[in-house]
Amino acid sequence: MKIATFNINGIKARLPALLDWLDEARPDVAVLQEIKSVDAAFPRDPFEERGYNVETHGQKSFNGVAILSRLPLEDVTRGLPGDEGDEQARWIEATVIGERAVRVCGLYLPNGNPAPGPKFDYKLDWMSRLQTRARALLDSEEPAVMAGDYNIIPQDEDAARPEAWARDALALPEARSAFRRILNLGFTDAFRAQTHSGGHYSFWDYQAGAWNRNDGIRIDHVLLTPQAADLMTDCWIDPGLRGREKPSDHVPVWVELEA
DNA sequence: ATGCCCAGCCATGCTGGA
Repeated sequence: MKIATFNINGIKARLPALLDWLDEARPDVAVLQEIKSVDAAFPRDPFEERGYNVETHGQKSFNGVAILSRLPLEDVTRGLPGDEGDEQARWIEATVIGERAVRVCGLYLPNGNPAPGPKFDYKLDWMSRLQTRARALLDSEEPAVMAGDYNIIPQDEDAARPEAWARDALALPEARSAFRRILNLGFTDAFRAQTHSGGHYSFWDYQAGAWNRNDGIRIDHVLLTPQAADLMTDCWIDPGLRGREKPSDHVPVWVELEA
């Protein structure tokens, strides 16, 4: 089972590039972030024509997540538990039925800038709720994957210019430690388990020629429960998409499971 | 110190992103 997470930065703007990528790369499961569309306006047809089941959790203009899967999906849920008043569409889950059943969670973690401030408080609150859900996934003792745009630069080696991010919500100590608290429950950062060196990025700003200067950051992550980590055979980033026509500012991060 | 670029919107300048 090949799973990719991809922040597409708008389904309307990215549809041709996304379809080209799906046709070439053929993920079994793709979790998408920042669809920036309500569910009713999501263009399901081109995905269904390609054999993908489509589950979305969108909102107008901002945020929004989706799961595309060529394998059957069961028990789809939307929204991160823990705050009934949270209107922001940032979390979706489904069980993917492959050779093994894998619980796949797609997430778009709040950016949190400017920090300090209410947006950073919301980010930390959201991460606290994520930790609660992560603990429940561990308690299930089943293979589970939490994949998406975490908006966290875990360590300085995950940024080309760490000093430029030192006071940013993506790298502040409070944000990093909230991310580590989730890892410390017993999750594996799939990419870091596969590749120990720094200098691997999943996002390059549109501004100031960041891509051409390889001025990137690694903020899209795949976290695995121990049962999922046991099944992992590979994990990689596909940076090439960033150099194409009309790209997203993020690129896909992949994990392959024996499932 | 600030904007750069990009997407979306009952828009033609603003918010949000990271």
